[in-house]
Amino acid sequence: MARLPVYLRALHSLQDRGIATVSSEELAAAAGVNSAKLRKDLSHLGSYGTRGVGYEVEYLIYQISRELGLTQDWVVAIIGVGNLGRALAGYGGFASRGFRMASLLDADPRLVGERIAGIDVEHIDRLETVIAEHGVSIAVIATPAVAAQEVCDRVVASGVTSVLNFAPIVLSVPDGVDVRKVDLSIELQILAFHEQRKAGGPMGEQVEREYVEAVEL
Amino acid sequence: MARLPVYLRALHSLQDRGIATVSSEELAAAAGVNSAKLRKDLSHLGSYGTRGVGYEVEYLIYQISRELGLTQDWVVAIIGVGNLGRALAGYGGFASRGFRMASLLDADPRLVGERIAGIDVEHIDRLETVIAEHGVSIAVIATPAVAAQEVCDRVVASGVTSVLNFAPIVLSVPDGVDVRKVDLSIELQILAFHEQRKAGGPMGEQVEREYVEAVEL
DNA sequence: AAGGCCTTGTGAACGAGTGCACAAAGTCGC
DNA sequence: GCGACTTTGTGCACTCGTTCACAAGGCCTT
Repeated sequence: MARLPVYLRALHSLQDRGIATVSSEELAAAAGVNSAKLRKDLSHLGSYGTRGVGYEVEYLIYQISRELGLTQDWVVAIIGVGNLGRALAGYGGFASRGFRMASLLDADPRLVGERIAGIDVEHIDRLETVIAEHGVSIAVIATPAVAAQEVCDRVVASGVTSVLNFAPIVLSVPDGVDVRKVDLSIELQILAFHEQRKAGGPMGEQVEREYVEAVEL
Repeated sequence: MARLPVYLRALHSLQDRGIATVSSEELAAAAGVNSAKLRKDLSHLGSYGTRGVGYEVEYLIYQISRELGLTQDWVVAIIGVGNLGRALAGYGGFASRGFRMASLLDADPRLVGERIAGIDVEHIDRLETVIAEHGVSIAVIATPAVAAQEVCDRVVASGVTSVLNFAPIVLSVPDGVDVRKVDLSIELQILAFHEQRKAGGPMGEQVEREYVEAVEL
């Protein structure tokens, strides 16, 4: 359920505002989804709502957190300390809820020893050691594209089964390993695509007509 | 079609390796999708393949680029020059193909005037002016969550209809405005969810059994 | 020039996910 | 304590995207 984290964030926001109880209608609006969908999602976790009243915010936060595995700590290593790696290391959202940034690694010897967000950068040669020592369970790859597959292979060989990839390539991994990809320029390209359609298609009307039938994103 | 950018990247990679022609099977493997799906996607752009041979890489790159609107330049402004904003400004993938980074804006007066990736940071007060002067068509919001909605409103009021949001909130926008969201911690939470399921669910077997029936992400 | 071979393009079945609409169920006021 | 109201949980129909399987069609060898 990719939507649970979104619900969780909306719930935290409600909690910060001192709201103790919420209806599916309200929560759905805050999360930007249909209320029936939200109820169906939540019902899969069990019956945590009260008919005629709604959901208790705090209890629901706990249940979703448990479902997502946020009640335990996940140990994260970031490989690649370029601009993006630094941004990720400093991103407060990670440390705040269940994700512990354990290690930063890079291939550039000039970066090794530098202290970023309270962590000393180590050399990529120590990858396997670091993963074993800290018990890393999630690896974040923020290296250039050419290095990503090799880093991924080594990480997987060390027993990590969850990878978050920022490098602009499709990583190949064995079964049982989950890879999620975040590609910044792809997001921009999708926006450009929609922007262009709003403006009336790529060129003449002849081509445009075909677009009307094209599947909406 | 959210997959077109992925195909495009795979095609560029093939082109760099000097490959002139490619079958749907090969390209699908490189992009990590089913070959029938790929063919159906491409057929929506028109019949650009040759039966018995495959697709001509260069021609297909042109057609997809045109479809995505990458044959024209898109003017991008980044609002919020924190760690993430800097990383985005320095990210080569933007400038390389059709996206021109026109402006960096921030609310912190200490950052104003600083030069990042060849661009002088301007104060957020000049937001409307900058958008009009440069003809910005895509706004990237990399501000803290509390500021994001206000920035978004101002950007939209200035006529921008495409927004890429990195702030961890759901932006509300009028119809006709496209928002795409990238949320780094949500990606980690989804990985954690899968990692937990591999490990055997959040607690006892009783709960675990329900998970088996839960919808796969 | 003709047949075999290979790959595209697509019809059709399938499955997942979505949204509607309503019954079940609990609360609150009287 | 009882009835009306509110909101959850869910059966059902539907839409959309995916996948299979194959016919249509172009190239290359003989």
